[in-house]
Amino acid sequence: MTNGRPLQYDPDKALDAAMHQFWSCGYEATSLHDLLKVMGLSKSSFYQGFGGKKELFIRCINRYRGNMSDVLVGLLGKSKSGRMFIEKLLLNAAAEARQPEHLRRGCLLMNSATEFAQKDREVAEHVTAGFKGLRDVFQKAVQRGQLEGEISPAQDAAVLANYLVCSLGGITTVIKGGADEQKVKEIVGVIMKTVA
Amino acid sequence: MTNGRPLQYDPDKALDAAMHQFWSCGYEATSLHDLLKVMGLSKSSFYQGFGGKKELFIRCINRYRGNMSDVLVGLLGKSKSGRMFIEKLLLNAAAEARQPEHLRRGCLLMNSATEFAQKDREVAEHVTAGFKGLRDVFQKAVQRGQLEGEISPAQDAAVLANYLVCSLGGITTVIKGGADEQKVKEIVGVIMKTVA
DNA sequence: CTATTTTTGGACCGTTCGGTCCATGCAAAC
DNA sequence: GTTTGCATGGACCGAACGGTCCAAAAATAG
Repeated sequence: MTNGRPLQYDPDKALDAAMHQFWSCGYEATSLHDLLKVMGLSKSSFYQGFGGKKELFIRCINRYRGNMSDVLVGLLGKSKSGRMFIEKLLLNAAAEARQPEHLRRGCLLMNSATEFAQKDREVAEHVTAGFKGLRDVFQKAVQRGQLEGEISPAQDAAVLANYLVCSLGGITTVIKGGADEQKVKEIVGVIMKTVA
Repeated sequence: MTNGRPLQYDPDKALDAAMHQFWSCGYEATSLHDLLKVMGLSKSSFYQGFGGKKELFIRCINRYRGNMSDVLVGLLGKSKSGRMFIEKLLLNAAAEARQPEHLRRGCLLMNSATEFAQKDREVAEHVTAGFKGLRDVFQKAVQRGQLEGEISPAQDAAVLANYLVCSLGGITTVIKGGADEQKVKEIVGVIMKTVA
């Protein structure tokens, strides 16, 4: 039962490589061949280990949102204030405009929402869960900001958190639409005026 | 020179059908077969009349942004005020959350930005032009709002216009991410507070 | 009716798609 | 060293991909 040849690849590395591939190219535009190449395994290992393209994609989404939550919660913990965390996050998203366009891949969650919302309920549900995770982090940050006195307690933290998710999505979209970093920074300035 | 059999289909209708197909399903997920079906023509007529999938897609994008500009400029002209036009537009986008998910197709321009920004410069340029059109309409609306006294003349109209494009993009994204109409309306409320 | 011009359906192209299957390879357990 | 059990490479699958080509049909101009 516990015999047999051990895995010749690192499933975690492979999954990570697949995630980055989907992140860069999207689901439809990523072929099985592309996946095998970046994951470094053969077709049979792929199906044996990951089930199929769509199953893998869902695992990638879940991995992404796990990573994202961890990183953001960690970052929030290390931030001077809730409000500064929010600004840092938005400016960080804005900085992608500086990258050469093939690196402007945005956010896997938002890309997947755009690609899948209409056409696959199962994927959509995992994506929605990711949005919820993002909103929760923002809400924590807002609440902390309110305790710290940098954000008015009159603001509804949940609404403001939703607004920030929306703003973040908008930022990645306008960057893909060709906005340069200066423009995006100005937009962030406008957003941050309402986070007060 | 002017002889020969006339076209058996309406190129305008066909283009329109293709546009809606791309709008609903995206570029990669739309097959040639899908296009032939909705456009109602045979393969040879298709290639004769439209050149190929990508050429057609670019024509669809350009048609979309032409339509969009016309509609928006017309709507702005008929609006009570610049500010009300902006609010109406955002609320109209928000209303898509009410639709069954297969109808939540968002905006062809923003979808295409997400799908193509990293991978095809030619398409990306047409998309960018579409974003510019959207920004121009918003800027006109803001300037009118400033003349009408509903928006502070201290605001930089160009920056605010970019902010509104961003917000619109964010709205379509969070809807695809599963936000219900109530949430989106609250977000619009936050956005409109800064348009003043 | 004829000549001309263009449309049109469908056969055909090679390639790639996602996915299955099996004979072989290989490592651990006894 | 034999047995056990999973990993592995690659052959193979039918279907669909985007695209080309041509013979036949059809509509106009004269």
